Amino acid sequence: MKRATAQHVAIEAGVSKWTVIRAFTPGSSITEVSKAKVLAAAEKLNYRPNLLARSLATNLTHQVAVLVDDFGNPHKLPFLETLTAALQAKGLVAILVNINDHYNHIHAILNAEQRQVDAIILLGTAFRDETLNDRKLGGGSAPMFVLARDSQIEGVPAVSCDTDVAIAEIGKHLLERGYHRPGFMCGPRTLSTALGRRRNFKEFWRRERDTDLLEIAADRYSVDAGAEAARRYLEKTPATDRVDVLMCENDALAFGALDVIRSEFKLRVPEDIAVVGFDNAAFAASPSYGLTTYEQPVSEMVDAVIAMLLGQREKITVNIRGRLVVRAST
Amino acid sequence: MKRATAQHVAIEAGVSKWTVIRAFTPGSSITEVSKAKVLAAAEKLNYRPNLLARSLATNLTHQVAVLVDDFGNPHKLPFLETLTAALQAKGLVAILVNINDHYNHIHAILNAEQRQVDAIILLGTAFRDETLNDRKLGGGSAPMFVLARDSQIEGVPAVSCDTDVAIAEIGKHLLERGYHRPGFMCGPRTLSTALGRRRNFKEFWRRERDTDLLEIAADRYSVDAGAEAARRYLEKTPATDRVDVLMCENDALAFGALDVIRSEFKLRVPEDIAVVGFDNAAFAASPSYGLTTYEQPVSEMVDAVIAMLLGQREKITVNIRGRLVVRAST
DNA sequence: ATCTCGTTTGCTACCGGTAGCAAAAACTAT
DNA sequence: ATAGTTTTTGCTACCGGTAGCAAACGAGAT
Repeated sequence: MKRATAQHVAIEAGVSKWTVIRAFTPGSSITEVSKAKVLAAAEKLNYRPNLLARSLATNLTHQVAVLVDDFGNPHKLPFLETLTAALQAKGLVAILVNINDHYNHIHAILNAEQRQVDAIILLGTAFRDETLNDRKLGGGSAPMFVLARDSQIEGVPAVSCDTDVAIAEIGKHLLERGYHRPGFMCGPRTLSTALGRRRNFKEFWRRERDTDLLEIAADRYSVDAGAEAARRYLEKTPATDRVDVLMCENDALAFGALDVIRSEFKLRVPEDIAVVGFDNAAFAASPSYGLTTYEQPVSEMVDAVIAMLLGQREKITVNIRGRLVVRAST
Repeated sequence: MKRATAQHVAIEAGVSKWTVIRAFTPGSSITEVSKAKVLAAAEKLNYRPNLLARSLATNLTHQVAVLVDDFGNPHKLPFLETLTAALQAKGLVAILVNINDHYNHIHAILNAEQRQVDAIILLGTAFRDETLNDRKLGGGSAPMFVLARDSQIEGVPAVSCDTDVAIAEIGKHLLERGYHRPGFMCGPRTLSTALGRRRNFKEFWRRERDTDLLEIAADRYSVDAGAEAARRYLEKTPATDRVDVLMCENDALAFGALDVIRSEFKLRVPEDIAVVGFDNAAFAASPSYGLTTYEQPVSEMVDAVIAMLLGQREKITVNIRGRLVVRAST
């Protein structure tokens, strides 16, 4: 059975199709009588306005593309949950785009724009800033936002956790606990993502203790990559030379590191090596991990991007303060 | 700068807009010369066809709504990853819909249909079958599919892991290990979702050992709910009366149960209580959990739904065989 | 040079809505 | 009852493509 259109309902109700449309357009001028007639006819024919046609005419799809390249990070799931819920509350809907080897950022952005999305959100994706300056993207029409990651890109505001404050809090906590040989596990070195947290942490130790920061790079931002990097480090470094606290750029890396430290090398956490993460992913609270970490203010961050893309807030980069969560790993 | 349309390119290239369209329609009749002219003009104006307009005319959006109500289950993430990647490989895109207290299935389905999606996939959502028989959904136009869950719904094929085989394999393994006081932790009792695995497991013990199955119901399918349910059970049951193996309907529940069993009640796994999950979520492999579980054939399942929705495969319920993964928890 | 035949191009009508103007209807005031 | 005002309804044009027919074109045969 073919779907009913406004025209069909119009005939059924004995009015013009524009009157039908008005019955479905809040705040438009229509008598109660006509509206009731139309609604009855619509109900009977199971009519619902075609949002595609509406979008074509209004130039608004109420669709937002959400680009994710980092499904290995379990914290993406609560982020997606919060984001989709908040979008839906505003009548928007998320197109989830998986950035991977077969489908890169350029591809994704161009396709999203062809679909006329109202905005594009880069959800913590590990692209290089240069990527977005690609000529092919010239005249891109959909406003872009970077969520949960820094961005130096001209005209692309970022909403993320305030790294300065976060690192200061974490550092203070670690000093109080008496750690003095710090290490930092970051993601792929080539990415500017890493910069903020790593640079801050490095400067913190230089300033406070005139200490150098040992840096360990993981291949990706995932549990496996974190395990792999930790393994490489522990294998090649004799016990006496090791760091006494390892800060990981995110919880995913920290989980992997913890697994290897405890299970493969039989080291005690935090006595032999303390570990700190970043995100406060669900499993960080599990007694199996008990990870000290820094909670990203997910809801506030999501609300901020959405306010921006709705034009209810100035489109500029903001950093929102998170919260240190101390657990057994330090 | 307003986005260029076929008309603009036509003027630039000195042809009609239909010739422009043909240059972008593979297999249509156009000379190399015209095509080159059009492509050059298009390049210059940064033209890309408007997929919205195309969808309106062709009645195909290449969009699939994916409904998820279960973000508390970490295994949803790899599922989403696989699903989005597979859809994108076929030129489709996923609209991720978050089903929650403010946005129920009916809502989601109606909205998806208004957006003219090509299909709706219910990704392991815990709806009641009756929901989908709601009159409001009468004449629904988008084909629906249930993924990673059973479905008894008329006309809605399900693609899931073969429960019969899975439970038989798990049961056999548990018998070999000598367990004889089985328990089963399921999700909300009111949902038929639970039925398959629970019923099978129950029948298995009845048949093989003439043993009754102890059943524990969790409120939701999440780590927290699993922890909560395990806590309630262990608190009220003296050590001597407890089950010696607890099968959980999915890994999320099992993680919660493991945390409580080990950390709160200081019991040994598997010596005091063995635990089995279902899904083979990423953390099941972590040495912190070491969970024996049953791996769902995610890729095969995803491929099967996609083949169905593309019409390349008969639209009937299929069960695909998974794989038992034995780890330290049994 | 003329006639085919097949290819290429342009055209009308349409997908299902929206915007905003103009005509019609209903209401108010005199 | 009539004129003036406001509300409601219908209309044309349009959003940017697609479908499929008809005209124009070009090459080969006569």
